[in-house]
Amino acid sequence: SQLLFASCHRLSPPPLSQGPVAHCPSLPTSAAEDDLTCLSWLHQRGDLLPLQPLPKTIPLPQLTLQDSIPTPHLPLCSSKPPYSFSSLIFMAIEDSPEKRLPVKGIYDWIVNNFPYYRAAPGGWRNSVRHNLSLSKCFHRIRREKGQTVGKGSLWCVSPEYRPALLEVLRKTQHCHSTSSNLNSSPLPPALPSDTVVHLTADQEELVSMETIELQEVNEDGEKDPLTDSGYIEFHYYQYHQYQYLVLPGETELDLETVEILQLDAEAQEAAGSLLDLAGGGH
DNA sequence: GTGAGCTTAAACAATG
DNA sequence: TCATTGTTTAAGCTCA
Repeated sequence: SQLLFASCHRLSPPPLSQGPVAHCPSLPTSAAEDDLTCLSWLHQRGDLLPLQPLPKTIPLPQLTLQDSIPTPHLPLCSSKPPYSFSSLIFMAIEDSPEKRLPVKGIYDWIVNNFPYYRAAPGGWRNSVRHNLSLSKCFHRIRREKGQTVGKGSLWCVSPEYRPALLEVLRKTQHCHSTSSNLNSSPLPPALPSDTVVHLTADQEELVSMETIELQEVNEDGEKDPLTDSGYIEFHYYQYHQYQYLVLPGETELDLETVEILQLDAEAQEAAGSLLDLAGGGH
């Protein structure tokens, strides 16, 4: 099962451009992110897809709120992803620069992005190949004669089936997020409603979602760079990655409100990205 | 109950 | 020869 936690830090403000904080994909900064083929939204959905391959070691998170926050249980082994093999293959291919991958590349992408398959028996690879062969959604491109690296063909998505694959993905995500709100949620557990957080930075700044790769804590117990920030880290842990909701300002916010803001931001990003992907004129 | 879709397993051929 | 890739068949499961 996926074990999650939430925590809240009282910190001092950092330059947001500094440190390991990734840019927010909901605020496109490049043409690539406007591309309808971009599936970067998946990375924002920390409950669905991690941003980076998993580290081999699992550092303990820093918890500075002294009470009410239970010691987290780390997800040493994640549950099976909600996606069908067709969806996994689709995401893998779409996530590649040239929108085509060899079978090995698809394996690698799945293993890197879904830790479940890292430890799963090898039968899933057979299923991947089975899907590639059987599904009309994918077709094979024979490598050019001059290409000697690797064997086998490159696989790509059949354009006519792309909308259907997107729809399946959208439905999967919707079902996943809906069920997540009801049970075995990948989102943070409820925090004490009477907990009040004092924010210290500019109130006028927009609430934003930030994604940050899990930071190692060294032997001296040094904290990650954000620890010295003045921002609230409201984050949860999924697939070895934290999702942060950064809330500058001096307003007092109860954590229930913070949680709602976080959920809303996630929902908007996911919905907006999917509409973009589907060409819905979002 | 039924069919579609999916997963899993297995066998086998082709290929590097 | 061996591992990987690709194809095909079959059985079982879930769900509408």
